[in-house]
Amino acid sequence: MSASRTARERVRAELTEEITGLARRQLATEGAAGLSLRAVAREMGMASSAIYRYFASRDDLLTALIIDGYNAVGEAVERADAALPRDDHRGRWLAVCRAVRDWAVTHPHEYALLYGSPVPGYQAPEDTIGPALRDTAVYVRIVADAHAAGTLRPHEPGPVPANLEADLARARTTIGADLPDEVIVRALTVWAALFGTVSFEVFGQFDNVIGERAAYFDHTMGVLASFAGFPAEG
Amino acid sequence: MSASRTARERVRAELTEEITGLARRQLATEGAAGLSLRAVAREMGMASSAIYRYFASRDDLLTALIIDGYNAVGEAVERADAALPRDDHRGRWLAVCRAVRDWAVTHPHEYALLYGSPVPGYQAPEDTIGPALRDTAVYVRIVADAHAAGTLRPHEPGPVPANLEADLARARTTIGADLPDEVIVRALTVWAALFGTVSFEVFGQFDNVIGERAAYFDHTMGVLASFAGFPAEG
DNA sequence: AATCGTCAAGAGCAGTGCTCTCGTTTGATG
DNA sequence: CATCAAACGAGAGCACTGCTCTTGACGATT
Repeated sequence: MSASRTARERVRAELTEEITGLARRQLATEGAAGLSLRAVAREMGMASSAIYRYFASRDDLLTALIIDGYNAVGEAVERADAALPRDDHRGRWLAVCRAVRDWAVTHPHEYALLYGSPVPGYQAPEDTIGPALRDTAVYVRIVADAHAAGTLRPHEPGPVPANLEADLARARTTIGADLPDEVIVRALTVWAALFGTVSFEVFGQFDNVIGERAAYFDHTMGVLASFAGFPAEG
Repeated sequence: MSASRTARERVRAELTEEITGLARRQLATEGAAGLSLRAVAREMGMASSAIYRYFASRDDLLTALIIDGYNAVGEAVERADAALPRDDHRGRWLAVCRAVRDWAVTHPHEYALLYGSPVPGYQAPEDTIGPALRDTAVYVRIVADAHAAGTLRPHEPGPVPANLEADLARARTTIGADLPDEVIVRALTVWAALFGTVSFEVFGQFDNVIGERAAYFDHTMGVLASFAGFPAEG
């Protein structure tokens, strides 16, 4: 019975995948605003109304693409992290940064969908917050490993404002590592700097400013890694 | 004749301004994708086709809004910078950062239009690059002032990759200040970090992560200012 | 006063997301 | 095996979009 039931559900899964595939192709070429349900249906030889059997709305289709995107960047980050010895914390961090940039440069529209302006009128459902944290888990693991190994260069313990303590305490519990305030703050700062740099490149702010994009990125990430506390010359 | 001619051009200028005003209001509430020429025309009591006498296309209207936005953030930054004594470099820098964030938080959709995902199919014309550099000039001036005054804490002169020299040389000529490589690189890094932090807040990446947004921002900018070389305790 | 350029309005085209209905197919149940 | 409900695809249609083209009126210039 599961076989026969699977027969229907299998073609459904296949069609669903074909829709997201075509949608992703269209997203890559036209951008999020150019994603048209009718165009996808046309390419599939279906009536436009039939698409709604698989995705209740255009936003639902966008959500699927967003989840796929988060998983793609998360997987790229995980792979880059796993390729290096566990105690090479600085190397892992730099590799992870490069993985984010590489993915963003090769998938600019998908990157924009994830980290650019939120699509107006679109409210990210809860299904996305899981995959959205996949890459984050890698970052915190690297910092936590370095801190546990004692290789993280200490920062001047500049006092953190008292009203940030609640946020930092919650962060400590969610990441499950007892990192000092300054380490968390610096990690957050470098995290934002990483995506700020990538966004500037992908969104065109570096046009006519920086030509050697890869070299600049690597160099900046090195400077930021030292700032985060990863000692140079790993 | 110039009076009568002006009569015509004056009402034209007034109508143009009314269009951009309504468009900006619509942009603020609905976002860039929700900006509808027909809706603007409806609110003005005009036929939709009449709008095209004033803006050749929707993209043209968007361009006008983008230029206005760059000028708005540029003006906010200039005002924040001018409010402090010229030799308080760190204070000026922090004030400028706060001005950017304040403007972004109060005008999230306009910020998204400027610094978020580029509108698909929209190619920014050359008219925008002038206003787009208005805030940048302020950042550069602050760093240059601090460097000239000798108050910029020196960084370890970590060697900059050779293939970045061309970019740095061009940057030196465009800003018209002979700053060392490391200073330029750190300034660029902090620049990207500033907008990365603001984008993370405006675009929702800090949701469920940071509650005390203003306190976190100020603290991070302080850390980054020290990183850039502005000595603490100004 | 006649003219000629500027302007607003209307109709219309091609496209969009989405809904509803109407047959058909499919798969589990009596 | 026959039946019946759920799932499905197609089509028409609604309200909306950006944009074009034509028509007619108004106003400044010769």
